[in-house]
Amino acid sequence: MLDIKLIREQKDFVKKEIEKLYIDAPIDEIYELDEIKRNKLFIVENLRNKRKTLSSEIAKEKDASIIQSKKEDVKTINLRIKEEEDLLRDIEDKFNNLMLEVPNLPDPEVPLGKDDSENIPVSYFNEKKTFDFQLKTHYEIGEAKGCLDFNRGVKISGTRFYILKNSFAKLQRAVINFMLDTHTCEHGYEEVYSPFMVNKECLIGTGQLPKFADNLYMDTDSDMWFVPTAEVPVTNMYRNEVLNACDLPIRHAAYTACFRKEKMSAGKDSRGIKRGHQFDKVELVKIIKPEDAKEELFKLIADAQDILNRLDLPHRLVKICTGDLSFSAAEKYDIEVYAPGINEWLEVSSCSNFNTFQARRANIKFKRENDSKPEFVATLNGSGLALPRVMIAIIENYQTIDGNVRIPEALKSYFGSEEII
RNA sequence: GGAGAGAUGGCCGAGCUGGUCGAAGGCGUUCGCCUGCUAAGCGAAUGUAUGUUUACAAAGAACGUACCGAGGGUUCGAAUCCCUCUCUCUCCGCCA
Repeated sequence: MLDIKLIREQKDFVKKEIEKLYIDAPIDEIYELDEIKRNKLFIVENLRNKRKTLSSEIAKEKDASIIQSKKEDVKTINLRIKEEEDLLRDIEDKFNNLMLEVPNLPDPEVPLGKDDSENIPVSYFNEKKTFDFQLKTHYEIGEAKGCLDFNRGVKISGTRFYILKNSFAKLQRAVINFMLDTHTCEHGYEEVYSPFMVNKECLIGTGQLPKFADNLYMDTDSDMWFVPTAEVPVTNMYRNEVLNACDLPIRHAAYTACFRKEKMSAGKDSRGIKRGHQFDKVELVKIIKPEDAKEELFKLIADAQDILNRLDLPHRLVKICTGDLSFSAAEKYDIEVYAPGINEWLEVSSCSNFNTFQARRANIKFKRENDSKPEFVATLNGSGLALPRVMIAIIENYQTIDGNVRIPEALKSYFGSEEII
């Protein structure tokens, strides 16, 4: 959520920034409602003040007839208060709902661009491997080895579900542990295992709701929503809290399954395990002082990249342009790993700086000193990393001429004795 | 799932026979005094959000409003009474 004061005082600036995102946001409407709301609030507050004054006069008054007439006065005032309060509430509801639909403003360093075609690959890491044989895709290898079962996945759950079996299931488990250990033991993150289901407030807090409800699985009867990313439960751990400056930065690494409806055209991206309705992910989340956002973002990106370096996988860092920024992000970098079998760069991590946008929504604050005023924190997050695509990259980059997969050096202590699957 | 108890400020804890209660008292914290240093002692300050005015570079200041788990209701007036919901604790049942 943006600071209403920013809209109030620099409306044109805000509008100009939002134009860069190629998104419509009702800034003018909010600006007007804000003024109407303040006027109405002023009226209501004055009426309440009158009531309060009269009521305390009644308490002190001895004369029964004066008491009676003052009671009548308050009754009359109460009718007006009720009326005005109802109006105020409508205005406030509308105002709040509109505020929740305004995206974050882009950081000045974010390149201008209208969509993902204008994202900028900024650097490449680890050479693409060369192969002297016909490459297979991960799903060809997986099905041939009995490690991937798409048909039964669809049978039990529907399209875009699959089953990992045998060595692939074990490989995924090894990769999860490898990632968590690396982030906790080497990069200084604290591990968190959170619920996979959260209430609506959390999704509003991190910005998935109200705009993106159609990508979420939920049981609205009990207000339980499947998490689309661990960002949601982990950031919201601190919802409605005031943290001490000495507790910051908070750095968490969390493994969860993630659930997304991904309502896109059938067929697109549907081969293989690249885009399912359920996938595993290790997520990195930071709660920090606003002025540390830049520095911490680059450390977070480096921490995520370190996983790919240790696995010796070719990857690149892509700077996301304004038009492709996600709703809550002020700036964002994607990490894409190269998968030679399907010949694609796959997004395995999206590292974002939200500044105080999520903190405003989730009401997460901190105090610099014991007696200083609470301020909003900044939040960051990025995958570290998304499992299916790392799996694809490992399987396709480490494939051998005879259709097997070598185990990367870094995973050997996690995978057990076999060197080849 | 059944029965009961409870939810008050950073924490503990009064108030709950409705009226200066934003809330006693204690602890903690901050500042000052005291002291060879520390402790103790003494004095003072100490919630959040928001509006109006003032100031406007900023901090601030004055006044107001809301907030005693959440949402309704009764009343001239609610932390206090009534209803609904949520959560916590204890006991019983069930269960990985």
